[in-house]
Amino acid sequence: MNDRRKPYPFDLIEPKWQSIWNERQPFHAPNPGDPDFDPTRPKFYILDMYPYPSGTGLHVGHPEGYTATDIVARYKRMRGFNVLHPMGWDAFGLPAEQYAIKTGQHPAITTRENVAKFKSQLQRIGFSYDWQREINTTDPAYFKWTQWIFLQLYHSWFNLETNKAEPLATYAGPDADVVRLAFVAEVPVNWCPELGTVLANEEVIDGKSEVGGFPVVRRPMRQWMLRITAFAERLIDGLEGLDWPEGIKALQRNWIGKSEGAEVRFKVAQVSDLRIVDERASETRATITVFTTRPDTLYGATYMVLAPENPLVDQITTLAQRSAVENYRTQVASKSDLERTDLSKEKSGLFTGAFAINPVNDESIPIWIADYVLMNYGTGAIMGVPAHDERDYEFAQKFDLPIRRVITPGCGIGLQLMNPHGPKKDDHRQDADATPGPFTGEGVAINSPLIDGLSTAAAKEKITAWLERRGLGRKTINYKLRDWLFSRQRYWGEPFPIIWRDGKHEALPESALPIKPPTLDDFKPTGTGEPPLAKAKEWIRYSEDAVRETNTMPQWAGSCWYYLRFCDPQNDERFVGVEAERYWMGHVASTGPSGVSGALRQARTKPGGVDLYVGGTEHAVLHLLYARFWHKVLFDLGYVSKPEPFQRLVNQGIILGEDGQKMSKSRGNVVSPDDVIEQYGADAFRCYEMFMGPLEQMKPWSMKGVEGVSRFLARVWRLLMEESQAGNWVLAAGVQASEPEKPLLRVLHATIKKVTEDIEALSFNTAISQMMILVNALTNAPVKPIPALRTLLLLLNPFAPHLTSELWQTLGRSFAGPRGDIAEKAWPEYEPAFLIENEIEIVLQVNGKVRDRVRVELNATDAALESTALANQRVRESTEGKQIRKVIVIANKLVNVVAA
RNA sequence: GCCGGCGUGGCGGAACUGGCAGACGCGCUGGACUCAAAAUCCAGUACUCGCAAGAGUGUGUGGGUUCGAGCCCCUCCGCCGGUACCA
Repeated sequence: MNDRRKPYPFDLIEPKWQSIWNERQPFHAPNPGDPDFDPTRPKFYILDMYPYPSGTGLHVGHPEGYTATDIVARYKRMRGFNVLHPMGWDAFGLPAEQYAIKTGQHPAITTRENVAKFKSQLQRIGFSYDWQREINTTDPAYFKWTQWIFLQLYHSWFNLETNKAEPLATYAGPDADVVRLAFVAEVPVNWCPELGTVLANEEVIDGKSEVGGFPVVRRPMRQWMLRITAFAERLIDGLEGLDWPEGIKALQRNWIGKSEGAEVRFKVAQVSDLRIVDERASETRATITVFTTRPDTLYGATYMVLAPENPLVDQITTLAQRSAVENYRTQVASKSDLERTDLSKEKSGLFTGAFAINPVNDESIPIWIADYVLMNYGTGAIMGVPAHDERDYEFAQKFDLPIRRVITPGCGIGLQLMNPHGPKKDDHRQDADATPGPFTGEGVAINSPLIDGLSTAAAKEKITAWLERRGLGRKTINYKLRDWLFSRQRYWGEPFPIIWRDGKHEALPESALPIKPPTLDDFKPTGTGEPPLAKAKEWIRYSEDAVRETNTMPQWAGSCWYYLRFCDPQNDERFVGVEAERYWMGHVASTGPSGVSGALRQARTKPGGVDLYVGGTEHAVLHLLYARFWHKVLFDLGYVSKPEPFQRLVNQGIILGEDGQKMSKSRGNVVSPDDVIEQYGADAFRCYEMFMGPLEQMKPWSMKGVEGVSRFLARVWRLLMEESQAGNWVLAAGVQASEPEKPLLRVLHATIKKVTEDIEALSFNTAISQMMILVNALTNAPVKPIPALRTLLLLLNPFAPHLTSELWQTLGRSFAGPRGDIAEKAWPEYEPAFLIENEIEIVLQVNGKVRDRVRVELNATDAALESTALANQRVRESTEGKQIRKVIVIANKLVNVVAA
């Protein structure tokens, strides 16, 4: 038998309890209205980022966050909360489809197999999910509602006046299609030839696809878009009240990329002077609008640049320049995104032959085109201010364009008024005339008649107002955020509930949902940009005169609202029941179970929603931004009760391989949870994942570390159990129904306190350390008092649920006391009185250096402590021949004698 | 470049609110048990000097504030993540 090699019989205990949990469903959370629902308990919604069930199975990174949430879930249940702790599958997406293309196996089959594998792996770890709430995004009963939410977007618009999404019924304009939140647009998109699909901006990294790392090119295509840009401001504002890591908030703010500035209109110089080719242009005097964050530098504009793709280029280019311009535009168009964003490359550009008039001084400045100006930001046109912008400076240097300084570092009048003591020293460190490059900081306007002497802030305001009065410009805000490209040319995704008739799109009625994808044998992308669904000739024919939309939704669609479905997963009347949504996603009850300390109560008064969401950073600008967007739309339309879905977010750190490198197949350093569980058991696996270090930190795996934790659990086992002559595990003789002695009692209650506080703070590694200290103390005690053992088992239960369930049951069979399942017992409370000692050790310092440690009575007076210190032999030696200047006494801590 | 995070023994990491640096675990050393090994238990383990008692040094670098700094402020260096011609 290999039994002897196992430190304790986890291989028998763990399957036993897992099947008990499976049978009795102790972790099922009833909804309001269900017979066994207890409305007196506060709710706690704790969510994991559900996985994409890949063919390779779970790796040790997944269960890190899952274990953390499981500990909190189990702990909260013991504290008397109604805990919603669900799990599901984000199963639409590329890998299953690509596997299908390779093998011919239908993605639905692949998905079913992978889900089964993932589920059994998760169950082997002993997670306390409410499996009755399991969801799968590829299930028609689920994606019916994904499609339904799309219809809500389709039938809504963003009302700028109310700053809200509203049903189209409130829209008074002539053409609803131009305002829908879900709309069709012909735009330059990220086309990935290798994947045969378009991708969202968020899915493109360094010019390559996030999935697979294939090159991505820009290409104009007609696609479904979601108007996320309408929510840009609210998506930024909403971050403020969220308890999220600062880094993730910064990432989202950065991605949305708000910048305040002004649009300025430049007239193109008189056509008659320019011999314009296009007759249409000769009739209208074209204007070019630029966006700038520095309208105060307007006098420094010595040229203008249009993006090569800017349609205005056709109107203004002179005959002489026409072929050269066309040439340049073709050149730029052929470049991949990667080449175009290559920073090290030199600036390129071309003069169009046209001139623009600077509205502040009527100066004629040349209009260029250059690929450093992007069509998809601002207006696709800029004013070139080489004296005060790095890129413009570089461009002007290269093409010998004039550079005019209009800002000087230092304080302007505006600033001086606010700061009567004059400029700070720092403002002088940059001498304007000595600095060779552009000066991009703020300062004082010069050579700018309208604003001379004004500080940057004052100058911006004045010049913008001046432009606005004359209709030459206006204050505006620009965002980097683009509308969300929402269609994909893939098979394995949600079909759109849309048909086309006479070249116009139409929504299908709700009663037609779900729209299931057709059965196909060939899932391959067509390569032309036409979706694979187009191959299903039967399916696409909706009626005599209408065809179905053949694009599918991106993988993010399902995950945009799965946390809502978990609240009410079987509802077939509504995407989530009103009451269920209000309960689980609403306010947290203001009063919780009694006997909770102040810090814990404070945590409970937070606004609600998902109370704790744990997952990786990789979704910072994808899932987490998209889901917030959908949630806000649903909130505006009155379907959900809170404007934000995830109140508190925590990112778990990456687990590295044993070699300190990122885990990867090619490095051969991947650790499989199955192997670890096989060798050490699920409880050891769970505890090790938590003992490695702080949850949010990146940390390397260590099998030796697992062994150490496994030894700890074995010691817990042997506290209660010993091997009989016959080789059976029996209750140990030292286990007795006595009360713990005082020193043990102190450790016990210190442990209750620390473990409780540490779980609340998600500091699981230190909670385990403290339990190790308690176990060491119990091991050294000749008698193991049952009350102390019971408390230990309760504290350890969220971490090692199998082991503690088994030992609890064993104790219950042999001794009087609480019976039944440990998970239903109340979390222990500590007694502050037991923590107090009569005598404590304090430190004696001389000039901040420790010289001795002495035991004194608790709460000894400062005077008593001072005289103790001054009388101390070692303190006297160190102060010999010196004069005592001062004595600092910190009660119950230390005395510091300052001597010189 | 910009934004965010992090630098503590041989290793993973502790240190509440500025008050004993290195908890807990790994590893290592020695011991007990054993014919032997494994397992288990006990003791030691930051560094330098010392037989020892002890002394000195020490939280990436340099400075500052303080009776007292791993923790607060400034400088620099290194690492990780994100982002990048966004006007």
